[in-house]
Amino acid sequence: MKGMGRISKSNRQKELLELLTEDPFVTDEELSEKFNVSIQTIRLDRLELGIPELRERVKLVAEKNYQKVRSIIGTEIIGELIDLNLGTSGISILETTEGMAFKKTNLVRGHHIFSQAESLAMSVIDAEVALTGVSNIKYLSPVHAGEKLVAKAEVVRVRGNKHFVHVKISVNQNQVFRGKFILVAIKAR
Amino acid sequence: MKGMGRISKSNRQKELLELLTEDPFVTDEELSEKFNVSIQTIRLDRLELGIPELRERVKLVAEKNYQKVRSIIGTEIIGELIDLNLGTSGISILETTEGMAFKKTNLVRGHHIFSQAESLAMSVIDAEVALTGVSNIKYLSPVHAGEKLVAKAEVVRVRGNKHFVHVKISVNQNQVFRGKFILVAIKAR
DNA sequence: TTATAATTAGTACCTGATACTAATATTTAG
DNA sequence: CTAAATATTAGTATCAGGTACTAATTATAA
Repeated sequence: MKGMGRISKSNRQKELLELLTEDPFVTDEELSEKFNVSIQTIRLDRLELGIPELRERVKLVAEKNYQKVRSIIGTEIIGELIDLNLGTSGISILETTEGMAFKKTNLVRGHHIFSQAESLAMSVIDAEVALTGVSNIKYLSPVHAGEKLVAKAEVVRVRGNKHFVHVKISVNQNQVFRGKFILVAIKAR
Repeated sequence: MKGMGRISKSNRQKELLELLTEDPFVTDEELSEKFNVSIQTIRLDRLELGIPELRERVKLVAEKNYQKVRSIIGTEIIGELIDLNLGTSGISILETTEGMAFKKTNLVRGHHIFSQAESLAMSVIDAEVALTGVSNIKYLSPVHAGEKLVAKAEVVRVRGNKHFVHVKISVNQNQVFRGKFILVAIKAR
């Protein structure tokens, strides 16, 4: 026995999987040092576990999140805008994913629903930039990851630079959210 | 002239920079084909522009977004929890960044503020998973990117599985947000 | 003790590079 | 037009972090 302090193959592979799931940026060499085995062993482990090489892992992380981040904070609207009548109404669709939900219950976290509503409300009003002034919202029933949220917004009143917008979100015709937004236009178009 | 349809060096470099900013996943070889120049020319361009190699670029994207996504949707709380009295009160801090704001006005988008408030509210109540039932919120004044949001939450009433939590967020002692949350505990701890 | 499983060693090869030298085009100035 | 300067290309050696494969060695269990 060359390297001391070894653990069994199965345990090593289990830990390996965990470790790489948590931090995919580790080379085989670093892993071999961590587990006190040769690089070849690590490579056999990866082969058996179907874990791709470092570069592939990094690329996967990059590609996956490249999309995600762009759709969460990069774009100005959350959800896909499928209909828009500026100053009047609009409809957007948001496909919920597991990433938006609590791992334990699979229920979509409220702020994602809120974000869709808020960004749709801002899209429909005819101003370059708006800021949510006041909003009164109600989550009517929980949303499960995977469900498709259909948001409908309607401008109900405009007073000066204040825009009153109602947004209703539903899953299969069942309303899950409603909100009243008062948006203040900062700069008119 | 070997390859036809060339553009000037400066234009090529300008386009190169744009292209790689938009899509960092392009190899030198693909770039050389796109611009109709040799690989060496592309490498000289990157050198002059200080653009790292493909793998480095991919890694940067991966690392940056790894953090970001984890802090936006991966973690259960948005903002840093600095004080917590389970069932009673809590304080969290969120350092706002440019990424959270509208590019044009530098004003932080409402849902980030909401997210901090909501997640803090959920943290303070003594239940494993909670879902926002109803919330009445008010944005009192706009927040600029870079400002530090201090959120204070207080549980004001508990009735069965319903928890009433008030959250106030301020920047330098100036209140910018207040919200009343009614959280419904799904499973008790 | 011997068969079997696990580990290690070693070689050839791959991609997408860096770093460097040298040659060849192309452009510009005089 | 021609020389000097600039831009581009070619080619070589080297690197990291691997794959794919063969063979040998070491542990473990029957």
